Amino acid sequence: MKPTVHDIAAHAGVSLATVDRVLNRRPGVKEATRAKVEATIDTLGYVRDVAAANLAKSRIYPLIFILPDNDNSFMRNLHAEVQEAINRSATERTQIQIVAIKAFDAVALVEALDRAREKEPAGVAFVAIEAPEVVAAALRLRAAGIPVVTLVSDLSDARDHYAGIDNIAAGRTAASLLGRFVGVRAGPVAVLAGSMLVRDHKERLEGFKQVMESDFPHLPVMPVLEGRDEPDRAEELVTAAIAAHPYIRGIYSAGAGNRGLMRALKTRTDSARLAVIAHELTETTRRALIEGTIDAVLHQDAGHEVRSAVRVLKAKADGLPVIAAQERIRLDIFLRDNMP
Amino acid sequence: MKPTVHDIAAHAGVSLATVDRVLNRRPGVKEATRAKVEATIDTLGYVRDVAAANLAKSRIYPLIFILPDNDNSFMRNLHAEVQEAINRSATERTQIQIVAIKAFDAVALVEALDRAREKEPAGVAFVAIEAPEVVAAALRLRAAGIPVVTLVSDLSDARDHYAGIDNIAAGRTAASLLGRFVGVRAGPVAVLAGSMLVRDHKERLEGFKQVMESDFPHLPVMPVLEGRDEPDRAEELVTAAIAAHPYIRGIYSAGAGNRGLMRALKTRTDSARLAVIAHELTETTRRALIEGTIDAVLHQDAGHEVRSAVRVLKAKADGLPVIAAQERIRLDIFLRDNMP
DNA sequence: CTGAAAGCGCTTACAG
DNA sequence: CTGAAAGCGCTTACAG
Repeated sequence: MKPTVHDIAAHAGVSLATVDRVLNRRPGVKEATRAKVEATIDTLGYVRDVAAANLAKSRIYPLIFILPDNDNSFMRNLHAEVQEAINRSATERTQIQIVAIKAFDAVALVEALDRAREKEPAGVAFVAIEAPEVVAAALRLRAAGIPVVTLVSDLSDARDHYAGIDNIAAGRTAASLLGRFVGVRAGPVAVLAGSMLVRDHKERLEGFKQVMESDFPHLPVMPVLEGRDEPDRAEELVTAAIAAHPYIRGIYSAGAGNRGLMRALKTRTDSARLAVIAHELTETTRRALIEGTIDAVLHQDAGHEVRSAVRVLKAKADGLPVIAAQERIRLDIFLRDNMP
Repeated sequence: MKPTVHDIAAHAGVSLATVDRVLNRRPGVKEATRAKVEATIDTLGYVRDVAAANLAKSRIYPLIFILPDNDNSFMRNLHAEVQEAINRSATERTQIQIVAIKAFDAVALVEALDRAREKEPAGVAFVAIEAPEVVAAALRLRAAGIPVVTLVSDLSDARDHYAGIDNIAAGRTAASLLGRFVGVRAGPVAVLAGSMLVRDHKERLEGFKQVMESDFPHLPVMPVLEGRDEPDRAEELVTAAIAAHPYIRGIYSAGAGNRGLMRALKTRTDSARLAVIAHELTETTRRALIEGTIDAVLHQDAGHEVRSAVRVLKAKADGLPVIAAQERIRLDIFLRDNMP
């Protein structure tokens, strides 16, 4: 039989309350007593029943998710997935609040992080912007003992965990696929991103350039087009780029706003095959994959990211370890053939 | 506040025991009482606290995993992942037994399934072999009220859930990548599989042929080489195939035994680039990806599959619904650039 | 510094 | 057919 707190108490000759104090490293236990109880825990091979503990604590986890109000499919989907998590609140003992803020706005993000801290939640998850003041705000949260998880886009060393993909690898993968799909013909390659202020896009570009330069020197990478993840702006930029460079061989869309990219591609008069790699499987990219306008889509599962963020925040709030393998967010590669 | 059984009891004017009977559809409740309680449940919006219920039941889930004793990295890893699940038994309230049987042996599998049934576990997971007698044995389990999950390789309509990838999509994906990587040069393509007795390999081949025939007619698919997932046999078969077809353009390794494939490729004297797609990221395929011998690896995460199987079996045993999106096992595509 | 008792939300014999 | 009471493995005031 699995030993319980009762067994520990009996064997160590103490009360349940004392066992509990030792188990939870609470103060007010004589060192000798603590040692005795810990020895018993070891010899009996006791493992705490977390479910029972939570029940006794009537523990609920108030969590705050700070999300940009970006109007693109990926962000809308991310909101929807957090909403799904809210629907599971009852069974997961969470109480999740969504705070929507202006996209790519570090000031708004800092303000939201500070407001969140005042509410003393069990944890905060947010889509990071790479800026010193954001790092500082995240550190203030952690200093207040509130676990912090970055979602989708990371922030170096200022968080407990990052729930998102490896974006350098994503960029490298995009380059490998694009280079191979183009083949031997030479010509420039365009890159469309949202903003260089967010780390995910910056890292994708970095990885992409690494591989293009080393493996496909006949396909020079043009200066990045910053579309702010807005379809209209993306359309303009890509249309102009295509007009200026008739021998363009491929496009890597590292951000969102692919509806605009699709419209721009339709204006192309050159019949030569253009290799296109984009991010995030949405209605737009799915259709483009089927039609053959896009060759491959790199994707991250927002549902996984949100569920992982919730699990990690709860675990961190309880001071429990995280199963790294289970929380790793994979880079999905979708071709026409393996779409879910 | 979330309503509890106490609230239901009070509002409906019955005892806790009666509420529990209604909640768990146990017999021995007057119809009128049942209706009254159910109405209260609805109006209060009660949701059962599964953790508390399990605690009260002291519920543990005895599960049986039947795995082939195949000596290849993938199967060894699968065993290891089940072992990991066993290590988590205490916290997950499971009690998992591994039954190892001879690979590709339907008789041994049927026997193991029947033995498992006699032990009356809360659920059974197994790597299926496509054969009528296996279907019958699986149905006997289900008839005995024991939930059945197929793992890695499926069995049509004879199980409650399949924890594995979509293998037709895997084959199609392999073809799309292979075809594009080869480019315009014509020549035959070889396929190495384990056995056509298991559905996963059969479906991969099916998907592969579909796309090769429709999209890459200049790359005819040679008759499948059945290596039984044994490295030595795979080496022989591939070496012979390469010798017989000097203009071979690509190889799709749909099964295991890639160590043998690697050895065979080393014997090739022709310097022309050969496109190779294999399955499962192991030490062998990882090294080959880095060296450039293999171009892409299609992969399934055995850890995910095992965790999913455990979750699903527990849920089914409790008559609970399964979150489909969470249990979907994705087809991972690894290039040199995005290996974990 | 330590312990006895009640309680978290459910289920389970047992009695009627 | 129905209910009162004890218990699952923990935690939490409260008292000493």
